[in-house]
Amino acid sequence: MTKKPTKAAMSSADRANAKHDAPPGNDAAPASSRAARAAERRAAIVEAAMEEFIARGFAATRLDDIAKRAGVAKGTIYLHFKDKESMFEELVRIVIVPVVAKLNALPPPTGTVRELIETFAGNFLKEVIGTRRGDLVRLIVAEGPRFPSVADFYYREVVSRGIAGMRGLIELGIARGEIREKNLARYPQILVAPAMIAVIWQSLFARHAPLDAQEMLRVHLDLIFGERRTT
Amino acid sequence: MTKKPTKAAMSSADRANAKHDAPPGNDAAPASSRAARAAERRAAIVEAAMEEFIARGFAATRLDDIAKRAGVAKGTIYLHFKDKESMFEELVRIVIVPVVAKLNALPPPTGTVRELIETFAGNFLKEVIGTRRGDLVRLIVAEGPRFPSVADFYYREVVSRGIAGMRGLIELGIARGEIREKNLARYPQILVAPAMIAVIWQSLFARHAPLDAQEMLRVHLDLIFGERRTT
Amino acid sequence: MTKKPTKAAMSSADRANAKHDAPPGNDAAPASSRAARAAERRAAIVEAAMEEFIARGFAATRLDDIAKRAGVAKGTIYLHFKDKESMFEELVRIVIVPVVAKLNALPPPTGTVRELIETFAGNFLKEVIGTRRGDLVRLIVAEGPRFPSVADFYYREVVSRGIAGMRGLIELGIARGEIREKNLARYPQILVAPAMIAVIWQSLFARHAPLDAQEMLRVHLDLIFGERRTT
Amino acid sequence: MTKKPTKAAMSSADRANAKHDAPPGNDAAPASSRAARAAERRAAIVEAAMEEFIARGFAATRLDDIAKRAGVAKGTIYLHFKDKESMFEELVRIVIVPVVAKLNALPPPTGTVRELIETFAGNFLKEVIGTRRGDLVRLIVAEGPRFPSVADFYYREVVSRGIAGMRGLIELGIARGEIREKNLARYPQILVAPAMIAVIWQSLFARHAPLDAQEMLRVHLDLIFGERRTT
DNA sequence: TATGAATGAGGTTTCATTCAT
DNA sequence: TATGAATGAAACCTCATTCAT
Repeated sequence: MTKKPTKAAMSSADRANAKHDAPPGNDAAPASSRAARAAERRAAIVEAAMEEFIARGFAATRLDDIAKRAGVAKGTIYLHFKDKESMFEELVRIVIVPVVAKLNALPPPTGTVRELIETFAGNFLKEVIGTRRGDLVRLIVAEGPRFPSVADFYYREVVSRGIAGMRGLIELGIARGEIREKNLARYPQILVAPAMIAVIWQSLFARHAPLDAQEMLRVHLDLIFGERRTT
Repeated sequence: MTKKPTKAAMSSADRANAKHDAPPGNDAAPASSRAARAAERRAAIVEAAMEEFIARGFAATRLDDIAKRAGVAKGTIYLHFKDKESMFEELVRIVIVPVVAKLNALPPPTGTVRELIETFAGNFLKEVIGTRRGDLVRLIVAEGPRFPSVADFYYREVVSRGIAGMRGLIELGIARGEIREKNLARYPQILVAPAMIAVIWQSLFARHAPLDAQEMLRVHLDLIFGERRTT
Repeated sequence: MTKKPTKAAMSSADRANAKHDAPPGNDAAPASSRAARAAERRAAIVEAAMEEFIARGFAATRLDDIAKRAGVAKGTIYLHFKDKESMFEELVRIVIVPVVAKLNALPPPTGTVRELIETFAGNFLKEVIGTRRGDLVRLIVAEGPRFPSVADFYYREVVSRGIAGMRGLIELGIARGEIREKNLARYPQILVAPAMIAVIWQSLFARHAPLDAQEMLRVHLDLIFGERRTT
Repeated sequence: MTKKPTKAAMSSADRANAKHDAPPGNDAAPASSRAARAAERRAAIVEAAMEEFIARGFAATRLDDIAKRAGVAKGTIYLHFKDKESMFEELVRIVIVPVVAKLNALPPPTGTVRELIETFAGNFLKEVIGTRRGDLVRLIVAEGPRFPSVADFYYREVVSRGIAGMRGLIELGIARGEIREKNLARYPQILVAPAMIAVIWQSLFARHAPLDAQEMLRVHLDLIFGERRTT
């Protein structure tokens, strides 16, 4: 009803240099300690919010629960985020950015394309499928239509890069003769599809029928590269 | 604001017995009109609820909006459904059951396995990808974890049958020499994965990068069956 | 799910003479049958409403439940009563009037005053305490403040008459030397108080500590008339 | 319309620690004012709820009205009580506990039994009959059957103790020769009955026929103890 | 900066009453 | 006359957001 701008929303970056210098007298290192504590709190909120949003979805998540889980008061959340909606949006960014960063820090592309992709799949298996990170993917699928900015961000930062990267690998594989199906480069989604399905399957159907994602991905690669010799 | 019948929503089954007594000439009394109107209303509610749940997800959907869209009063919804939650659960059943029924009315399996699967993919393309039915799939992915009964139902009625059916086709393809990769029968998910990805892609990223699902599926089948001759 | 009329609720008695008479022409006694049916229905509604109002109080009673219990449709209630409120008010009248009528049909006042009062107490014990009629008293105590017309009616028809009657008996007792405490005639409530308490006790505390109302009333009369010889 | 603090409702116990820190001199910060305000609010809610429940009964009372009367927002009620039902149950406890406490702080039993009982009756007259406390008794009679926990509590804390206390006094009276009717000790309800009737009479029939409760109780005691000399 | 009590709009659900059949 | 589907006002309760401390 009353609309008051609430400058509390500043990102931690903003926040960092927003420190006001201490009361006269004794203030040895508390400045950094202050900032550190704030960053910790923010991290706790982000972590807690992730858990809750994943468990319940955006609309059904209560800030009260996030606060409780993060060990802060409800009001504190508003010192870090403008409101629930932008918290969700920032959240996705905050969690995804380091993933993208890691992807960009490519390992030097040595070995065969199959080996490269197998390595990649291995990481994906370990760090995404069946983990909270995987659930985040499902969360984005779930909330994307209501949060275009989230879908935009996710497409721009993750999907389009992932597709481009895969396309590059596929073209390399084709050039080297490892991959026969030339049209695959036009639809790198095909390469990724089983991995995505595995992510979703773990969230929804794991208890009905557990899925050996690793083995499935291997079969999929055999399909693309032809039968392999060893593992 | 009030009254906006929207009888468009009725499933064809509902529709069948919702008709007055068809025989032309005799139309003295609107005999079954009471029951018919009730069925129409119920169908309108189902249709409206589908739209709203798909557009906003379970928690963010307001019964008020469903009622408005269905052209009924809020209270009317409660004549048909116990509460919001069971409305959602029944909804999924109501919409999915006829789909399953249609799948069970198999077309006589003639021709090559590839042809069979292409036909199937064609239907899927036309009737699921990019349609409200596709959005329902996304909705189930989104809400499944919070509605185990929905996930259970969907697994039992759709997923497990779909997987089984695909496995059968794959085995046939292997037996006939159409499919070389024998392990594929262990993971029919691989066969379906690109189709599922297409469904999700249309919901989330169509406006960022339109996807020619038909062509993608064709490439995927080439990968599995080897290069095709004709279309 | 779909609402199945359930007119099954009618008692078999109702049902028996529920026969509708034949096609036009023959209309022997249907007028009376009509009226009879209506009266029966009304009686069923009154009975059902009593039960429900006693069990739940005015506000918490649902017309739906009354209708169900009476074996009529909800709308039918409105053919007999203007609305819930006046139904309640009329109800009290309907149930109480015959009681008053019976009281007015006094048994010829023979014997000692104590015998008269003992007879009266005996009837009260049998017909009020621990019965639905007793619950009605509690209901009036409960709802009286919100239904002045009910309280008025009850005071006028029952309380004031009862008090007057008791006062007459007390004065007779005093005149005959059966009762020593002359001031008792000024407060006949004292004579009735334990009986009323018994009514309330049965409703509220019977399961905590059963009360032998008969014996209590006897002790009370001993107090007023002096020790008795026999029962 | 908004804001009508009504702090009058606090029980004396609440009030005690609702005060700021009394020790004069040190009053720099309104230290406990947070807690104090909370206690005040709670007391206001309790008071308002009492009024409304008494005026309308449980089912017909609107939380909105309680909030308005207490001068708080609707949501505030839920900071103090789980829901309407448990609010009602707690309410009875909150109001009755101090009464019981006061009863337990017995005045030294000096004088004759009749004097003792007259004193007690006098207090009852002043503090219960015709007061809101009396209305509470009627409310319990009204709602008891639907709130077994309330009836239980009331029986345990008030009725059973009251009965036991009265029985003790009666036995004392019999032992001292003040009371002749020995069976009275078996039904102390008889001793209390006119007082209870007075309570109910005031709620329901005061405007039809005012009742001089004091005089009635005196007559009742005369009946039990024999004619008195003085007042 | 951090808190959490307080707010009140808004959501779900109930139910007295109406009215077309 | 009787029905019961439909209505929609109104009740309870939740929870994002604010703000005094």
